[in-house]
Amino acid sequence: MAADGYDVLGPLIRKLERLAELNDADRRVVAGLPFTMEDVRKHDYLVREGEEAAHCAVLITGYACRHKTTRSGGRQIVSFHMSGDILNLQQVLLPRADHHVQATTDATVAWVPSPALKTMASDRPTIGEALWRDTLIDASIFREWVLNVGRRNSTARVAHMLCEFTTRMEAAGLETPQSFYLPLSQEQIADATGLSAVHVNRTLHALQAQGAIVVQRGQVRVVDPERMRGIAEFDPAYLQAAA
Amino acid sequence: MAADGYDVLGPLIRKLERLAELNDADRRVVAGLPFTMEDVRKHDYLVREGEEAAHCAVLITGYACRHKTTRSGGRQIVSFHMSGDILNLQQVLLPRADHHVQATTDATVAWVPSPALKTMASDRPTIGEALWRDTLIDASIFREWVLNVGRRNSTARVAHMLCEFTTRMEAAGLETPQSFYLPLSQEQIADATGLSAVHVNRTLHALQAQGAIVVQRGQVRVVDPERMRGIAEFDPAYLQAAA
DNA sequence: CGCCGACTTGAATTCCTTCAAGTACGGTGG
DNA sequence: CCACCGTACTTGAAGGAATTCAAGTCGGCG
Repeated sequence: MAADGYDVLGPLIRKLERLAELNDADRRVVAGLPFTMEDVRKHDYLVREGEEAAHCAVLITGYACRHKTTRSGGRQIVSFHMSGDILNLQQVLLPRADHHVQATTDATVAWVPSPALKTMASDRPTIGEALWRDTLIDASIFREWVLNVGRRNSTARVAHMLCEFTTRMEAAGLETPQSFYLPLSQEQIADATGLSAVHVNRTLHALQAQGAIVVQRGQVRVVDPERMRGIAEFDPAYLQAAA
Repeated sequence: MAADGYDVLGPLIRKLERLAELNDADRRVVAGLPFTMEDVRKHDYLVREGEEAAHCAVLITGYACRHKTTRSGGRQIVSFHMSGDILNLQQVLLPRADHHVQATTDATVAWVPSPALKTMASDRPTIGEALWRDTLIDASIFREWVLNVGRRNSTARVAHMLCEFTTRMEAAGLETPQSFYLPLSQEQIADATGLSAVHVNRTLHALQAQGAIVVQRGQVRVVDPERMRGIAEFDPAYLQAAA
């Protein structure tokens, strides 16, 4: 609350700018949202399934994921998130969380009261449209994940997931797409692709053998994005250039 | 256009009533939407991937699905739809379809111009909220599908898909949950669960052997919903009681 | 220096796919 | 009314992709 919203909520404002044409008044309203900051550590939970949260978490720095589990202990990551993403936007209108939200790296989060977001969405139609569009793109990404997990073999599946991740990082202005280490462990990749960690390891080495990535000290670096997209059959249209 | 909106768009009105508290004025606006009717046959396409559609399809009778394909020919159904569902709501804000929409039975559809829906959403905040909530529930269902396809074995996976389908039919007021034949072919079940049609056949017979369903003339009938929910680990919370 | 978490590698096993060859049924036309 | 045909379902057998189990290795951190 002490910090200036323009500084701290900058990533959120930039994200909304990619989703709709904000004017100065819109930006002012976003920057004026009430919020409290929290630093979290890698693996910390931000939301737990079944929880009724009165606040939405805006990711400022670091990375996070949403995941669900089966009773038998299977874990499935359903999305990754980065700077500017609202991690539990659905809780503006749906009281109970249907999944967990967890930091995958050390991260900082701005907690915004859900009613403030809801009011903003109806008072400023452009922002409301941006939030609805964000939800629609979210849904589009989930559909692609259903296809990815349901119908692609392990190589294409892992490659596709990595292509999406790098494309979204680029869209969020986080890194140049060339040659950077992904903030993902092999276990996280496994949980996101519905594979076992052991098989992800083998698959990553297969991708390395094809010259698409380099695995070094367990870290993954994409060295030939074009080749990766070929292996993955990756077409970024579903991201709507704004995710 | 000739028909009365209260009659023809009734399923849409009832669906929106489950998503938000409409008043008479809201209902009047929905019933007054411009639309044209179309009868389609089983397997007909309503929207194709990549298309820029200026109209949204509201399903009045029959069933439909949305699906995506890989270049190698794999087909993945990402959702099933029934009376009252808007099949391509995302096209109000996202111009290009990221997937196909196809009738899975003979069906009747009301085509509503997207701008009319968009205007209605901003003019009538309650309706706008209902549509946003519908999108959020849609996304919640997709997340469950990612988990289903990614982490459950064939038996639980098929059972879960059938539980969801029957629960949604019930919510839409289409049938009593007890003992009715599902309007799904084994190939459709396969495409929705990421399995092969052959294995779906075997899985259905396994579910029959456990007394959960009856397969007769290739048609599936759920005879023990409670047992099905147990096998599927089905918890309807993610449907938010309104899908 | 030793421990811990994450990655690596091999071998056996399992679940599901693919291929192939049927069967049953509803619709169509003679 | 019946023969034909196509579609969807059924069943068996062989093969393959990914899992599981088990035993390492590597590097960072206290």
